[in-house]
Amino acid sequence: MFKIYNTLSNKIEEFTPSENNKVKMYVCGPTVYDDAHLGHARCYITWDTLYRYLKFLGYDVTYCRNVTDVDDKILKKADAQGVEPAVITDKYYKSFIDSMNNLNVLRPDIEPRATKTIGEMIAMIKKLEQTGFAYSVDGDVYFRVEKYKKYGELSSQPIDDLLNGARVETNDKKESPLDFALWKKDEAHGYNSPWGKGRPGWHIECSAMNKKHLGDTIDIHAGGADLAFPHHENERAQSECANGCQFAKYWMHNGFVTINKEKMSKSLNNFLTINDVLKKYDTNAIRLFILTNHYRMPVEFNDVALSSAQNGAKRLINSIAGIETNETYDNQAIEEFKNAMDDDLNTSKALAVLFSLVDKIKKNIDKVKSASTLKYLGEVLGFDFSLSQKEISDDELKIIAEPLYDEFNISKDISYKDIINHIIAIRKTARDNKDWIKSDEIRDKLLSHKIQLKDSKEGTTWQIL
RNA sequence: GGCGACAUGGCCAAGUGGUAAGGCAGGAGCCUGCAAAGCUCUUACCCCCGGUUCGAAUCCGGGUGUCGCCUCCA
Repeated sequence: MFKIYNTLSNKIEEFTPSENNKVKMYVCGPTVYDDAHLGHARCYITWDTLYRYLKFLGYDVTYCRNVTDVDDKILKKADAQGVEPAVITDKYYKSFIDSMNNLNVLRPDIEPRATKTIGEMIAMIKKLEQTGFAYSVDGDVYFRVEKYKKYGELSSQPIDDLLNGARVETNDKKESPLDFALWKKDEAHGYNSPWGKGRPGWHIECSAMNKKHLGDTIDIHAGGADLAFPHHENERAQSECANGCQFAKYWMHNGFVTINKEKMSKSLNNFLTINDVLKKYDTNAIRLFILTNHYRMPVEFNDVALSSAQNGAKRLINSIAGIETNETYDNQAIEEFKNAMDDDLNTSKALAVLFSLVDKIKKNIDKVKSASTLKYLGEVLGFDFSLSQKEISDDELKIIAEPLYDEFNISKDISYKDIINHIIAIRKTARDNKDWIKSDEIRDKLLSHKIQLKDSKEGTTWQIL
């Protein structure tokens, strides 16, 4: 039985979708105004793992992850560069998708954009205004927080404490400092609405995209822990008041990536972009780094942790190299894997199951079956096993081989496909003659070209590092 | 100030009552002309104090420390 931690109840609960076998899940996607960083990687890898696991369990999942392309920061950047907002959002949306692909994160089933959902947002705000949950002032529209009795329930914030702790707002248009904007007046970049030209508030965007693409009630709503308050709290308030029914059954939140024990974020300017990290470590290393920790715990980034994950990932992935996997599985391992994942996505424990399969492969116990199971389960966790046999294309080989002709004084008669084996043969002659100096020199030279030789009784093979 | 989370070996980390998973690093060995790679074996009384219990890392109380949310943020 799949159990997950529900932020709403602060408890681990059995997961039962509201409609049979169907699961509707929504994850708050990125605001596309800058490159995605490691914190985003953690978030989307976590929910990618949930998505993959739900499918593994046999659920018919509809995964919706929005793109926020209406936002103050986008407009600010666009204005600063003197371009249309769409120029900014297109650029960073592409960058985001690129990063996600590089991280082997599956594409959600639906990726709605806020700019394509404006009509639905306006309809929702109108409904809230009609039912007294919202009021308009001078082109702005605000949500009347104190009218929604469940406010604060999701983030465990007693409403009185929120009021007491509320920072003094300079905005005196609002009835209460807790009220938040559904619509903001904006003559310059606004959309037409019953309240004049303006832009939607951030929270209503997600409410409207949820309603449009998944319906009034969804099963899982997930996102970063920083979104619990106020974003998710507000989203819940709007949706439940506008739709008159429960919004999300399960709320899930992932912990942060920290660096020097501080949350990695744009505002602290202490972030590393995903593509920067990928220059040094591969996608599997990042998966392992993220999945070693439970998704609700903080993860401290540093090079020691990443290179440790890189080494572990290498062993995990390479263990199936050269084995012809099939569809036979180790049912006990699958059972253990499920038990781990069923326990609120205990990926750490699930990884232990994968490593025990690695151990079996190394010890030649049910080798093919173990390798097949490892690949099958590893892919549920989003590992990319295609990296196990670093197949290099002819073009890549040509680039690698090109400088070797001069360096080793090889005749151009030897094709670039054969050149490395040709050099190995030269070295073999040297070795047979016990000319270790020449032999080692060849080995070192090749290594400087990232070609690593492996000597064994069967002969010498090579691989690109 | 309010709310919440966490503290396990050199590093990362699982484990919520019955003699402490897993990964990385380190050590020893095998292999090798020597290496590299690979393989085998190998390292813990769980922040402190008190309590409950036959028995606690695990429950309760009190400390100490770290982090997050309360403002845009994955």
